[in-house]
Amino acid sequence: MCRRKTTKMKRSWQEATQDDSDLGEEDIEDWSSVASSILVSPSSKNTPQQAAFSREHPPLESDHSRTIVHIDLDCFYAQVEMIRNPQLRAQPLGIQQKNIVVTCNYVAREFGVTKLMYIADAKKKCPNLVLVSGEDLSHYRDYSEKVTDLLQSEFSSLVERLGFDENFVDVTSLVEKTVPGDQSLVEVKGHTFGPEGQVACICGCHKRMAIASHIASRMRARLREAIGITGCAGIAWNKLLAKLVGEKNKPNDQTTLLPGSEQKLMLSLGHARRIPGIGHSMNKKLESAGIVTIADLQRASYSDLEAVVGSQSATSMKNSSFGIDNTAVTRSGPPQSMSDEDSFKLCASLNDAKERMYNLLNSLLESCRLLDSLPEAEGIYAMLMIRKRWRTPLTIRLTIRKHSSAKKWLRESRQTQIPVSATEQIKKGIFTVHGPLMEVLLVLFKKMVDVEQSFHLTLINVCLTNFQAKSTFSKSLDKYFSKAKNIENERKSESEQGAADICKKTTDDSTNNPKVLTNQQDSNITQLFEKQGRRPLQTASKVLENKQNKLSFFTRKLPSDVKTTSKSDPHQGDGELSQGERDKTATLSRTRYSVEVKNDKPIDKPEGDISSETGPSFAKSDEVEKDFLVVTSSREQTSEEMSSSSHQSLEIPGNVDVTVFKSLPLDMQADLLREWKVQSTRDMAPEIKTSSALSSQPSTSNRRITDFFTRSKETR
DNA sequence: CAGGGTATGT
DNA sequence: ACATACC
Ligand SMILES: Nc1ccn([C@H]2C[C@H](O)[C@@H](COP(=O)(O)OP(=O)(O)OP(=O)(O)O)O2)c(=O)n1
Ligand SMILES: [Mn+2]
Ligand SMILES: [Mn+2]
Repeated sequence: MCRRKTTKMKRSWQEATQDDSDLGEEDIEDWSSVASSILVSPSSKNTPQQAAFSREHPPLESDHSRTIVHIDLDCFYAQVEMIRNPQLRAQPLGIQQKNIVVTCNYVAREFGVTKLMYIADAKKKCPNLVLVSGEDLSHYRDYSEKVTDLLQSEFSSLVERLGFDENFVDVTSLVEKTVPGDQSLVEVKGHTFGPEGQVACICGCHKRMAIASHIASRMRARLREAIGITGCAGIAWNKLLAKLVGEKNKPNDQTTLLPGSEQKLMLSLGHARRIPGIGHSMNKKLESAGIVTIADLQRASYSDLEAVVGSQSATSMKNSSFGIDNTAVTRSGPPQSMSDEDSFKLCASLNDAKERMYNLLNSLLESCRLLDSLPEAEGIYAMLMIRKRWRTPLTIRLTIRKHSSAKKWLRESRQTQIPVSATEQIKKGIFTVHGPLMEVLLVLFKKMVDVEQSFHLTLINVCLTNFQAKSTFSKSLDKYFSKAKNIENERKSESEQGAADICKKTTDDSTNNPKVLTNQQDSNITQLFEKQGRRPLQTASKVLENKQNKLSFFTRKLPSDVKTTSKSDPHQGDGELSQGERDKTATLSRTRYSVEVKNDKPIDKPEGDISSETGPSFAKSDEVEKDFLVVTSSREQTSEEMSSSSHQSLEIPGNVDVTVFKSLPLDMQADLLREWKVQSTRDMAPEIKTSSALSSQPSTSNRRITDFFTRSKETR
């Protein structure tokens, strides 16, 4: 089995970089003609159609019915650092993680610095390279989510994230709404890939691609003006081609694939390894079958391929090699796990390991990703604190890497349920559960490491996962929400619910739809936040970070409206905004929690399409505000509220902003109060221990906040 | 020399 | 629990 003595982890990205570097151009001309003749010749044994529809009658043409835009941000980590410190823009900048330049700006690339290069090599290439530490990903994560949220709220709800800097956007319906009924030509905006005088495909795809190119242009303009970030777009009729074609013009540019040029695009890549989905392991298998290039893949017989990689992989790879990809853009939804890790030369004592685990755990619990403890998050609105309790992890995993005498750098992991006591605390917004979690981490640790013997660790990772997606709290608010009909549940059913179950699930009953929840109201409300609102807490916390006092949120109808949230208006003003204006635009335009309120007037207002028009939406926001949840909150008092539940009137939990609360409709206030009263009698914890890190060390708690105000930029 | 995340499949 | 994939 181990004919690969290459240890899998870091070896694989080294090889990946090497793979990247030895990309040679194939003898494209030969094969493009061959391939296109194959395409129209269903008799050939190796056509993609045979693979795709296994031996059935293939369609002779590709499926151009969808329209996909792929966005890839420019030198992402470096760009974020340049936004945070514009001085860096003029200098060659590398982002450092330990001994690696993980990415660098385009100034540095002029010097020959590349992604995933060793520091020493990079400094050789560019002695004046400025290095900024990128080991803390918080800022990158924040910007990443801003980008996804903008795309989702202003262009299409169907957005799929890939890593931190890429998004697939299915704009099919947006394009459809835009296609002019007449026969007017639409010029492609930006670059095209493929010859202009292409054979016309009768399905109208060319026009759709052209319209999408204008949408992509608007996307990039909005990203720049609202967030200040640049990136590349690829426009095509599937994800594979959109991603690949976007790389043809970098940075800060866009490329549209013309129908009929997919063969040329695929063959231009050369190595099969360049196809997304063919990683190191698959590539080795292909090589063992003599398949190296994409042309090899195209001409390989399906049965040979299947023998080596199995039928599923064989089919998808065959298809990919011809640029065929039927996979849907699937909404990413909120994260399913969150982890923190650190690597080091040596960790050989239990105390050292304990301390490192504590720090990782502390980061997870305190950092922005569990925004309950974020003072700025409190002001959002009272209902949001319901949402936050809905996402509490039920599982904790510890991963380590041992430096064993053999050259194996393999990771081992153990996971266990989070103690229900801790889960209960977290649900209440109390995150000082370091003690119990440290205990389980220690148990997990000892399952992997014999602490009586000497050991040598080089990495520790702590991961919280298996988020509970159910409310245990929202009963009294149910009536304020109407049913969220028709929100398709795209996520798989939860196989394990964990011990903290309140609602039993009846998964196997009525529906084929893998609903997680049985309680209908819980389900409805959960869906509102889980499926529709993306990371509303993050977003909202930004609003307040930026010292926006007022926070309004819209009500809107749910199902139909959400599908496509933007009008298409190919001509919108461009123009640079200051950073302050950006913040305003970015944050306000994203106040769009898709909540339908039953008992009120705001929903009755003709609301039109909020998300697409930023200007008008401000006006609407203001209109709505006195009718509904608009909050003016003072941002000073906050910091200790979640640890010391004092300071507020006792009926209100410490993590609820009083001002926000008071802005709620009176009946809603009353319901909440009743519910809290019930809760507090039963679970007012005797010790709400104030963690020193939380209350007396503002610098370590909520590092996002402190970073924001005191942008100390230490490169360590 | 040897990041720091995520998601999904087996 | 580990492998493989993506960034
Ligand atoms: N093995 C990897 C690959 C990527 N990244 C991070 C750093 C990058 O900044 C970010 C995005 O990856 P890209 O491959 O898109 O690279 P960049 O965005 O940095 O550069 P480019 O302008 O070429 O897209 O993900 C990482 O940490 N480790
Ligand atoms: Mn990328
Ligand atoms: Mn990128």
